[in-house]
Amino acid sequence: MTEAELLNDYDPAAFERPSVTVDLVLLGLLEGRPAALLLQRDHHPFAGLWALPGGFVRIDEALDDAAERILREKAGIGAAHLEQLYSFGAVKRDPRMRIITVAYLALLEERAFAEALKATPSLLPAIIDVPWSGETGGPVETMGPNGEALALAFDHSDILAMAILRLRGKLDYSDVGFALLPDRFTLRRLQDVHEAILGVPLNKPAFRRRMLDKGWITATGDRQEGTSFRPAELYRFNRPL
Amino acid sequence: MTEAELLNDYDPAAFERPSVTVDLVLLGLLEGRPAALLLQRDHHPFAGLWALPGGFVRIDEALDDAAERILREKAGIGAAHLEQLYSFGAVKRDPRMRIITVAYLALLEERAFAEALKATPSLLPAIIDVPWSGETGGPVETMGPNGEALALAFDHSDILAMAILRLRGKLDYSDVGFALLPDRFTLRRLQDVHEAILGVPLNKPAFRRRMLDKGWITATGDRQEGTSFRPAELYRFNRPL
DNA sequence: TAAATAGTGTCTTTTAGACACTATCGC
DNA sequence: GCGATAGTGTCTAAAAGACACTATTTA
Repeated sequence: MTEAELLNDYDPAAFERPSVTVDLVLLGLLEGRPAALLLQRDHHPFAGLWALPGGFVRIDEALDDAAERILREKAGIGAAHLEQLYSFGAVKRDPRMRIITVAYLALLEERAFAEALKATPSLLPAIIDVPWSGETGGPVETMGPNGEALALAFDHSDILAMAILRLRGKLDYSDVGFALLPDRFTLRRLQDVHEAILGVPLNKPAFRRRMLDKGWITATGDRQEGTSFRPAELYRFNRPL
Repeated sequence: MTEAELLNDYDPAAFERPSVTVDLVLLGLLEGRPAALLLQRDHHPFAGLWALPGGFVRIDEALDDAAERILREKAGIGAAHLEQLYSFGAVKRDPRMRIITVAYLALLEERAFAEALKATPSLLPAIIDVPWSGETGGPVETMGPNGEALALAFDHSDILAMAILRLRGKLDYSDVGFALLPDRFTLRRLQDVHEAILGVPLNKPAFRRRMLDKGWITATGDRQEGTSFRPAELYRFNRPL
C-alpha cells in the first residue's frame, strides 16, 4: 500500500460522496392481498412510472430517523412497524447521479393504510402479486386498482420483492403478521394475512393450534359484530414477544 | 409543502452528503469457535481499540463491488461467501464526521481464514463469545488469542452481534453453514459449525438425518485420513440449493 | 330451519430428541 | 483387545396436515 493510498484510506474528503436516500415500502392489505403505496413520478427520470416514497437522508439525521420522518411526511403516519430492509447501491440505479438508497419496510394496519391514502391522495395502493416461488423470492408484479400492470421506476421492483421475501421469512417466528392487523382481530383474519403473504393456503386447525400454543394471542371474550353469520371471537396480540 | 421544499426534494445538491463506507465481518472458525478478523486502530478515534476492516465506497463503485474490493485489499481473499448484513447510520457513530456504513458478512473457510492472516499479519482473529440468548441476539463479547477481552471501536460490536444473529437465522434453511467449511468435510465437523454458531449442543442422529434428508450433502465415498481412530466419511455440499 | 362461517376432535404423517447400541479404525 | 470416535436402530414426544364433524349466529 503506497503512502497516497494509505492517506486516502483515512481521508474521507478525498472521496466524492454519494447521496443517500431512504425509500419506504408502505405495505398494507387491500382486499386481503398485500399492497404497497406508490407515487407516480412526474419528472425525469422514469416519468410516469410508479415509485416508492422516499427522500434524502439529512446530514444530521440517523437512518432510522429519516425513515420515520419520511413516513410522517409522505404518508402522514405517526407510528407503524418500521424496519430496515436492505441497501441498494448499484452505480447507475439512478441515471442522474450516484444515489445509494436504504430501503425500509413499514407495515400499516388497515386503518393506517386508509389514513395514509387520505393524507396523501396521490398515493396509489398497488396490489403485489405474490406467486408461490418457494423460499427464493422470484420477481413480483404490481397492479393498479383496475388490475392493470404498473411499471416501477428505478430498482423499486427489486425492493418490493425483497420486502415480500423478508416478510415471508419472518412471519413464522416474529410479530410482523400482527403489524398488518388492528388491535383486535379474528383468527380467520390472521390466517388471511399469513396466506396473503405466503401466497399459499394454510390448514385451519393447525394454524389455530400454532398461534394459540405460541402464546402470542389472547382471546378477549368479545366477538365480531355485524356479521350475518356466527360471529368469530376477537383476539389480541400479546405485545412482549 | 412549499415550493422550496419541493425543490429540495428533487435537488440532491441541496443536501450535504454523508460519506459511505463498507465494513466487513470476516468470519471464520478458530478452534471450533466463531472468530472475526479485526484490525487494531492506531489513530484517533478509538486508537488502540479493535475494528472491522472497511473502506470508503467509491463514487463509481456498487456496494457489492466495494465489499469485494475491500475483501481483496484487506484480507487478500479473492472469493468467499459475501452478503450484505445491515446499514448503520447513527449520526455520531464516527465522532469525526457523518459516516454511514454498510456492513457485509464474509464467511471464510479454514483455508481462506489462514490465508487472510498470512496476507495481512496485522489482522487478529478474535473469538466471538456466543451465549445462547435465544433468538434475540444479545450483546456479543470478543476476546483475543489469550482470552483477554477486546474493546471494539465505533459500533462494531453491534455489527458483530448482527452478524451472529443473521448466521443463526439462516443456518437452518440456507447454505451458510457450508461456507465455513472446506469442499469436503465430515458430518461431525458440520455439526461442530452449527453448534458453534448456535451456541448450543445438537443431537447427533437427528442432525445427520436432517442434513441427509434435505439432500444438501452427498457422501464422497472417501474417508478422513490421519486420525488415530475410525476415520469419518467425507461429504460434499450439493451447490444448487 | 337454511345458510354460512366459527371452531373442534381425531387420525395420520412427519420431524425431532433421547439414548443405547454396533462398527471400524490405529495402536 | 483397548481406546476413541463413527455411525445406526428404535422408542418416544411434539408438531403439522387432512378432513370431517359439531356449534352458533342471522335471516
